Amino acid sequence: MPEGHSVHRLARQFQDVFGGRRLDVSSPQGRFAAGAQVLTGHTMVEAMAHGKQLFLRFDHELFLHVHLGLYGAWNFGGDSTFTGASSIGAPRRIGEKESGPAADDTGYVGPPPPVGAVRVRLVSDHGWADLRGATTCAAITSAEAQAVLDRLGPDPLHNRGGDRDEFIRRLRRRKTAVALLLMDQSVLAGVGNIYRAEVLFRQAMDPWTPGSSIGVESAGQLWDDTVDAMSDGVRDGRIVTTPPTVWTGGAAMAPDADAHFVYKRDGMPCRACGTIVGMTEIGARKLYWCPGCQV
DNA sequence: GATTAATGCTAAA
DNA sequence: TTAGCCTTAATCT
Repeated sequence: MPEGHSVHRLARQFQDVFGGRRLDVSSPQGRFAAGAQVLTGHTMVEAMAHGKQLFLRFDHELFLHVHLGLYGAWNFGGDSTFTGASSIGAPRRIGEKESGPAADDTGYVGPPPPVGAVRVRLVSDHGWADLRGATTCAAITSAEAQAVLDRLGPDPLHNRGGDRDEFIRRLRRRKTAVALLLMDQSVLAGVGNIYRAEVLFRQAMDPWTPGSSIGVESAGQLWDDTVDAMSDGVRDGRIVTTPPTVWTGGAAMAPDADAHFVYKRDGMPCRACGTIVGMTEIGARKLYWCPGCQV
């Protein structure tokens, strides 16, 4: 469910509610029992994200490494101290999903009985977090965490010095179609199927353009627009790639139906040129694009 | 009530 | 190239 923006929001959420707190770690489902035992009782020092990877660093320098995959999600709950600590603007969404059972201000005595396959449960004095459906969930060393980071490209949501140039290098190094390169986490980390389609449209770029034939300037603009689009996603907790001018009825927030230019709009006329939006499978994922604008 | 598709990726075949 | 993870919402009978 999530692209990079959701994972960055999660990292902020974890930092806010669990930063500096001692956690009880368990695995109600059982598959993470060994990892839970290694982490439980320790203090979560820092939460961080790179692309779609989430790392929680504990005070003995072990990390909880989580990748949500296609349908993993975290649910949070707790007392008013806990939920009030979040700095993420409303509406709070976790893994693009409303955050579980609401906090019960008055009667909070602890987390509810786990529902379904809860791989990990984190519990502090004031709240809890449940993980289900994740692809990756492991307790790892800092060396192992570094190894995960080493195979990832630059993250547009960090956009550190040198990241832009590094992306340009990695993109132009290969002859693969740009539509595939944008989904390759070793080229850049955090973009998924929605941002891939939407940014290519916004840049009027043919999805089948080989990376090697993209100019330095175009590649740089592709990075800049990805930074913009994903930063909006972190702010909104939602992927909206269209400007207010295309939102029906002059709405203050984008109606879901108007949030994208091409994603899941196959068979409908392009918002810009009227050409019917196309869809095809590439790399086992659906690619949406406008044959009129993206040439 | 059953089936499918989904903002992803790994590992087995 | 395909199965698998094992959730959820939307779409189907």
